[in-house]
Amino acid sequence: MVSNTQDTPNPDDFPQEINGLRMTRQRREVYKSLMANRVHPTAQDVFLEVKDKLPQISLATVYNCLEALTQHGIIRQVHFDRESCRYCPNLHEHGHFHDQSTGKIHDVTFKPGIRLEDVLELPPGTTISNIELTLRGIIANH
Amino acid sequence: MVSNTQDTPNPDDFPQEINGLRMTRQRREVYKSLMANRVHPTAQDVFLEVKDKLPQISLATVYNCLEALTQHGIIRQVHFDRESCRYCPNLHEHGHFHDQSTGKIHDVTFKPGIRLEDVLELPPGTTISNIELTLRGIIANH
DNA sequence: ATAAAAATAAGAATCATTCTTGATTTATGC
DNA sequence: GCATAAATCAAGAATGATTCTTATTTTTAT
Repeated sequence: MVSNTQDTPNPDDFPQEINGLRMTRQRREVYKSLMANRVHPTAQDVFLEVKDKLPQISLATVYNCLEALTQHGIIRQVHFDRESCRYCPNLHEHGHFHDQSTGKIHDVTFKPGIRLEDVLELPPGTTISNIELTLRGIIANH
Repeated sequence: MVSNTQDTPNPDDFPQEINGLRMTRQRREVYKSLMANRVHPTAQDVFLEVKDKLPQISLATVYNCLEALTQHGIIRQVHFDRESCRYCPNLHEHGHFHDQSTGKIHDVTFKPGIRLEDVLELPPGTTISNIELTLRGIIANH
């Protein structure tokens, strides 16, 4: 019998497993929080969000979940200077624009047909496994 | 009389001031260290280097110097995940490739005529003040 | 030369993250 | 279905880069 053996229901029919990673209650809530509010939260932000659903969860567990999700290619880490890591469930190739006047972070995509590898002078034999593009600045009159 | 009022000589006729920032002994040695070995060092690395010249310098002072140099646009900070900040005296628009097999960091330039702003979909009214582009991967047979 | 401002040294404090340990939960072999 | 092994989790301690604080020294301006 294939059933949800965990002691909280799974009303959304969330997958039991993604990319080979078992979706425990904690991982599921962490991932759902990221998917629901796409605000590039920190681990601390996620912790506070998820506590509503799982009041006993610990910050270390949130870190573990985020690490597991990242390792399995389900989410990505984003870094802004030396601030806390932020997390992003958008797996398309994109960069992040940090609006310094609002503090908000916006996904930035490439123009159609552009791949970052095509516009860079890379040494021969280079294999890129990860790209991180971070912009900082302001957006006038919004 | 315009003289070097500091108590160590300045054999290289290093400027007394760059971009409005007074070049004290400490700042001068920190900057010279960055210029001499372009290895994108951490503050700790710089500290160890500069100690040969100024044995009494403190790590906090190295941080202060790096911060002052960065604020005055003389060097740039580079971030790799959540590792220690690294520092780069190359002010041209470029990215950084982190070779995961050697640990080395290489500057990566854009192909001629390419400006990053031109290949991105940016919201109207955007003013970019800072760009950080980090690649990770490996370089075959070197 | 003197007073005010800037920079420095030393070490304490901070804060995000990781690690450790023991307890729970889940999966697997019988 | 039950026992055991494996995986996951909670809690808090430990780590490590960076920042802050304070007193001292150096530099600049008067």
